[in-house]
Amino acid sequence: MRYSRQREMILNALKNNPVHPTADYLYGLLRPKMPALSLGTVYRNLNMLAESGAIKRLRGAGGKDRFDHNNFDHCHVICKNCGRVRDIMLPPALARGLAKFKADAPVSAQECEILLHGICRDCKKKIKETKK
Amino acid sequence: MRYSRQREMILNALKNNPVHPTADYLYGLLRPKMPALSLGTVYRNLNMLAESGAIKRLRGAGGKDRFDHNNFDHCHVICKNCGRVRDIMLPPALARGLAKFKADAPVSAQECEILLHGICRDCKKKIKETKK
DNA sequence: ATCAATAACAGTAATTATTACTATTAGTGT
DNA sequence: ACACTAATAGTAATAATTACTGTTATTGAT
Repeated sequence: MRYSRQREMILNALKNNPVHPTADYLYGLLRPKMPALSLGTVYRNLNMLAESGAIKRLRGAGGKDRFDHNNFDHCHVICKNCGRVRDIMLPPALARGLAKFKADAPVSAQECEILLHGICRDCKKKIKETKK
Repeated sequence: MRYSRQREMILNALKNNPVHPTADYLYGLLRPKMPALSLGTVYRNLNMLAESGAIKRLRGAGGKDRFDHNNFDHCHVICKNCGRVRDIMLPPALARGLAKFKADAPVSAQECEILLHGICRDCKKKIKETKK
């Protein structure tokens, strides 16, 4: 895997974004700075980076794949309504227990993904208000 | 949601299958018994059943959604190579800790999904052998 | 610095999973 | 038995992602 300006830009955009962007979102974000950027390039690079372990792929957030560059041990909360994804920390004791569980699992070289699907507080409020 | 023979067949097929089938797989399985069955019907019913909580949707197993009718508390191991999904139990202590964590999470009405992505033992063997 | 080899690119076409649409069928309460 | 309408079959449409092709840019060696 050799250097490319496009990949650097993509990785930077991912690092500087609090959201967990989709390929399409990153494409839209970078297009103004790099008018010749191609969506296929964004996909290819995100795949390469995820494959190499440099970033994480979050599947299941409303059909689209999302990406996360954070390496610290955390899990994700996904709103079924707005699709927003947020980081959430596991309590240390749980994290330790899970690490042990992972080590004993019948798959090697694995990555553990914990997803909480639900309705976030903002959406819950909105839904209540529209019901009134 | 009123009864339909198609939905009954789909749910039964799901119950009697150790794999975590995709919509397409169930369609292929049921087609011989119900030649008029439509793929759209399979999708619609799986969505309805998942929505109502009767079954679980597993996102992220290689792009395709998979479905699981088991209601007991368990998580999933996905092989990156063959795509197979298996059930795995959490140790009771971990399950308890996780339940508490879930209850405190900033989303309501949530569902927790724990996925371990990795290479299963069968595939690991195969890969080793082809390398020889 | 120049150059050859080729990884990565842009642009576009193709694929694949899933959803939407419409006329018809079948489950359900009266 | 009948009317109401949810659910269906069949097909068309959508949306995310991947594949393909000719061109560009990075890299290691001369």
